[in-house]
Amino acid sequence: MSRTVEIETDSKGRKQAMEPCLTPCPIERGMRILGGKWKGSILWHLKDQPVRFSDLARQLGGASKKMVTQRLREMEATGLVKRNVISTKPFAVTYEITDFGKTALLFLEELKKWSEEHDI
Amino acid sequence: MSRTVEIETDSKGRKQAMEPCLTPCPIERGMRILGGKWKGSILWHLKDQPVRFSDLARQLGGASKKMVTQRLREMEATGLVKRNVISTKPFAVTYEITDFGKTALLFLEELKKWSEEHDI
DNA sequence: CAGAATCCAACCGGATACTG
DNA sequence: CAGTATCCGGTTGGATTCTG
Repeated sequence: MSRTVEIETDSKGRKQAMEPCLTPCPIERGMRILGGKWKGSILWHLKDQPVRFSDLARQLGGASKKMVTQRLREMEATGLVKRNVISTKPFAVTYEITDFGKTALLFLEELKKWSEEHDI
Repeated sequence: MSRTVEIETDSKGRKQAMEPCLTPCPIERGMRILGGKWKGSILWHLKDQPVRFSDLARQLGGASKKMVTQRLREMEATGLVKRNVISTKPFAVTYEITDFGKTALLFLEELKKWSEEHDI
C-alpha cells in the first residue's frame, strides 16, 4: 500500500501542515495521523458508505466547514480517504474511505468501545 | 470507577484546560481524553512501572518539560495517572498509571500495531 | 530534581464574505 | 453545493530564567 506525504507551501510561502512525525514512539506517530480534532470521527462516519461533504459537516456537529475541509485534505494526503466529484448540476462531492483507511477502523472501534464503557 | 474533572481558573482568572467535550460522537470524545500530543505515549511509557518525571521527559524525546508537565496534569485530572512524591533529598516524583488508565491500554496497543504494520 | 513563571512567535480555529 | 479567502482573537508551545 503506498501513500505519499507532500509538504507544501502556500501562496504566501508558509509551510503547510504535517512535517512527518520524528519521535521513535509508534503511539505518537500514529496519533499524528489519526489523532487530533475530528480526524477519527470523520473516518468513522465514512466507514459504511461514501458521504457528501455537507452531510459529513452536519453529522459532526460542531466542526466548521473550514475545519472539515482542512482535515479532509490532510486525510487525502495520507491516503485515508478519497475525494469524488460528481458533475451533476449543482454538483456534488463525496468522500469515501480507502482500503488503507479501513485498516484503522479496528483501532477506532476500540476507542469507541472505551468511550462508551467509561462514560467519556 | 470514579473520576472527577475540574474546570479551574488560574491566578489570573483564565479558564484552565478541558471543557468537557460535547459532541455526540464517542470517537471524538475519547480522542479529547486520550488523543492529542503526547498523552498516548505518556500513558504507554507508564504501562509497566512508575516512572520518574525526568526519565519520562527524556524517553519521550522532543517534548519539553513544560509540555510533559501540562499533559500529566490533565491526565491526573481525568484520573489516568497518579502522582507520587518521594521525599528523599533531592526529592523525586514518579508517575504511575491508575486502574482506569489501564483500561485504555488495549486501545493504545491497537494503535501501536497499526503504526508498525503500516510504517507510520 | 521537578517544576512554576514569564515572554513571545507561531499556529489554530471561528465568523464572515465571496465564487464557479 | 462545496468550497476558498480574509480577518482576527485566542491558544499553543518553545526558550529561558527562577525556586524549594
